[in-house]
Amino acid sequence: MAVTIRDVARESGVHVSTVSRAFSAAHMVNAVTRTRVMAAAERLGYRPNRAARALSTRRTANLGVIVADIANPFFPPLIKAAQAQARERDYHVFVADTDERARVEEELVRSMAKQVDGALLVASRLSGRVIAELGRDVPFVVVNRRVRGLPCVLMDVASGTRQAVDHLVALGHRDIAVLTGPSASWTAQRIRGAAEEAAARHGAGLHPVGPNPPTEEGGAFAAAEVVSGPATAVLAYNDLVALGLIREVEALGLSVPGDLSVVGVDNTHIARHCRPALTTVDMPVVAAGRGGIDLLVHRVTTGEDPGTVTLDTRLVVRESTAPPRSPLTRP
Amino acid sequence: MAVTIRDVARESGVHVSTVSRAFSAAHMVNAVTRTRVMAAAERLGYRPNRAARALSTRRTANLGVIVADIANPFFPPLIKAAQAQARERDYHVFVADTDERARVEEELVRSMAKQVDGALLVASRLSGRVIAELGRDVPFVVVNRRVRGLPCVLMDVASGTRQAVDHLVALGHRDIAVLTGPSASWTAQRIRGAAEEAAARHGAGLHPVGPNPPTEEGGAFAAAEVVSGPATAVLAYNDLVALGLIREVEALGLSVPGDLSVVGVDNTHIARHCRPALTTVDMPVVAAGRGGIDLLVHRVTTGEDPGTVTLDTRLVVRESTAPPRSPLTRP
DNA sequence: ATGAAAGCGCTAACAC
DNA sequence: GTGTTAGCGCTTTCAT
Repeated sequence: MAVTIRDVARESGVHVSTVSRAFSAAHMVNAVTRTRVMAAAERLGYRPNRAARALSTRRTANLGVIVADIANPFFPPLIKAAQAQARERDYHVFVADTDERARVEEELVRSMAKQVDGALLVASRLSGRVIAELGRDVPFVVVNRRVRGLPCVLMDVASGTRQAVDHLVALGHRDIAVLTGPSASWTAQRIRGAAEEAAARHGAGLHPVGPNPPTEEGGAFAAAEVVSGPATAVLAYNDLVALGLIREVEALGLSVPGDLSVVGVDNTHIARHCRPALTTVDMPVVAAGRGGIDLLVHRVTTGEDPGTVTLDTRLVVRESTAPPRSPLTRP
Repeated sequence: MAVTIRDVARESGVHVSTVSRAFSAAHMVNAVTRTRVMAAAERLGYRPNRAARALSTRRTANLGVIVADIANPFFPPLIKAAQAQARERDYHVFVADTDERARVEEELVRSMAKQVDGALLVASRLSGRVIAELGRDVPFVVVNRRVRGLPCVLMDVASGTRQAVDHLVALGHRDIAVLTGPSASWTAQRIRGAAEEAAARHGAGLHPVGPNPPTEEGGAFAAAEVVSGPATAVLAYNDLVALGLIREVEALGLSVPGDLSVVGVDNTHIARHCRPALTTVDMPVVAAGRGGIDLLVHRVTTGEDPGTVTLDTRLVVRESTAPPRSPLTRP
């Protein structure tokens, strides 16, 4: 049986309420009494039970961070940034992975609800309606998704996407495929929308392929359709998909960027390391993680809606994009 | 104010204890009463408060997973596997990142203590003494570290390390550098120990370099010392370090594996994607995550010590290792 | 400044 | 099968 406040009270010859005050409102207790209490606590190895404290204060000092897939390299830097910022504000962070499944996500939020003061919902796959409903149980901040009535941190992938299309068109591409991501992804919709708009502006053709899972397998799967179409360049939903596509395209005997230019999204560490290094849209994940926690803490401490923050994205050009092979030299 | 068991009791015209039973021991309550209770709960949008339940049952149905660095690609697959297995056993998982800092790790464990039934301590940087002490507050299972008196899941990196040294010697290398990782890392000690032993067996020279942080920066930092020494091959603490070393060695005008062979450890996805693709020791992280949760659940439900599980590792040969340049052709 | 007592939301004997 | 009654460990009035 763990040592409780009661044991400390007995050991130090004061009442439990005094011990409680010594720990949570030090200034309300005589300095020497406090010292005596603390000594007793130390001697006994007492640690406050946060769950019990939460039951009575209705404040856990925990925050939740819910992501679709920890193994997707997009998320870890965001999580780390969130965790660091939360520490700064004296909160602990619990991370949970929904495995890209809306059902799991909903259940996770529900089960987390009473154990955290608020949660960061990153790249949620839930419907806006469900999010709003869950939002009544837990204060949310939503990252990379716009939900009416909830504070949001948005990475404006549209601007980066436009830069990507401009870049491809400038290289001479006239037909661009876009690998659409999960249909429930807000980011996926924004990428596609911005790509369509930018392509139209240049009078270039845009060819949607998908939806496919946001993984290497998803990218590999799309390869056949891409190479059999007219596109000489591809905009992939994310770096993972881009990489899977590249590997499969190479397996089909074509080369990147020689035969096909590929642009990713996220600028994960993979983009720097893979061969060819990936031209990709950089997402400000560290700022998003930090900012998300800031909004969340603001929300849970003041009760106000801190509103929406939008962060810019930009294209990072590396080796996976080049001018299209001229028709004459095509096999 | 959230709706409680009390509201449901009033709404359905039964006593609170009946509502409680309806939720946690359905078979102990009349079917029709139960239906009525459930209907009332549904109508009111009642959700059991897990924290309150935990206070009274002393069981949270949460497990903790504590890792050094979520952004290190070694951890995410392990976390995912653990989370999946825990779900299977009706537990939720809270992940926390210690940022490679022992102080943070200790504090995290302490604060998690009362909110989880047990925790998986992965690649802990704490001293064995502290772990054992904390182990009195929370049931632990320790992954990749041997701690007296605690259940462990060990990935036997020594076997893979031996294979790596054998491989390098077979290629013709006579002098091998080993980039030692964090001195508090059990794995780091095992790698070094096994490498020394294997090198000695072959009569080859082994040259320790470090300790350096287990990151790309750590690897880059070690480059100068490596290239100025006699080694023609390097065994790095992990893939990240290997990659950082390779990049820096290339920046110094040398080539891998032409001028220097490099072996990593972990077989993270980076090893497959980087250029040159990395020869590395594969770690069975998925099995470790799963197995760790199995032991932990066993431990928390039965109270028994499930003992130690050891998993094998093996070398995966890719492109970053080759025979040493013969002295004649050296610049 | 400290003690007494009620209560946070739930479960678990023990009665009936 | 259901109601009664104590707690679980802590905070927070309200007295003193």
